[in-house]
Amino acid sequence: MAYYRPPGPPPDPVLVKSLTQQQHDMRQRVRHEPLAHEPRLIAGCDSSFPTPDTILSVFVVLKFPSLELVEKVYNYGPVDMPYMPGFLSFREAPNVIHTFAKLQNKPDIIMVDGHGIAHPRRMGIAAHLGVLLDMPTFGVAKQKLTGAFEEPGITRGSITELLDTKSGEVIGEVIRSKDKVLPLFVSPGHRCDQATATRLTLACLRGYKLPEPTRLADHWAEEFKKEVR
DNA sequence: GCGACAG
DNA sequence: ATCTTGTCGC
Repeated sequence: MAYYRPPGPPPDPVLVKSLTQQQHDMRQRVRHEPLAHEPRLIAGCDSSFPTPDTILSVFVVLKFPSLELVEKVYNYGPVDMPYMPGFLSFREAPNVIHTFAKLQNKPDIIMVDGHGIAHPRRMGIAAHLGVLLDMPTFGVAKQKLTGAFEEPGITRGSITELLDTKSGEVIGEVIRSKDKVLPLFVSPGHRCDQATATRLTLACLRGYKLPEPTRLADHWAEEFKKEVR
């Protein structure tokens, strides 16, 4: 009997070591603090893949707290880096940065589809982008990457903490954004704290599992994808 | 050695 | 992420 083996070529240990070092370095630049002022504009960021080697990223900007859509932009290009758990940002961040540059309306904070510091080295894509853009960011993920948590109540608004299994430190919060649907994993990225990330996530809920910034970015990523291929 | 593993 | 049909529950 053959044992189970994950698909795809094995990761290059030399590359993994380099990327890991880069994350440790970037981690030193991450800051957690409350926002200087209440946001007027909040952005949503997400990426999709029209083809296996093409990435298309989207940024939507909404007024806050009305959540009225004021702008949406996208950019796409080739992707070289393969997907590796824990190193997602090296695959997606380059194109996301180019997309951000196209925005006419710069947001006060960015909600990213993915994790903030709820990452093995506290450098999820939200934190990674925050450092590169020097912008307040936080992550809203649909699946856990690392950590342990207690299942939050089944009603909308229930929250529990996501803890690092090793140190016990709080690395995020698990939020039930809608009655009886799988919870979201919210964590601060850069220039943002947990309280702010959680508060804004809840303030952006409109009856769907995903908060508006991320939900709309996801929606437009699908629409733009049709135009491109 | 055995699981877990964002998008 | 992406490929995909029908199906269960509110």
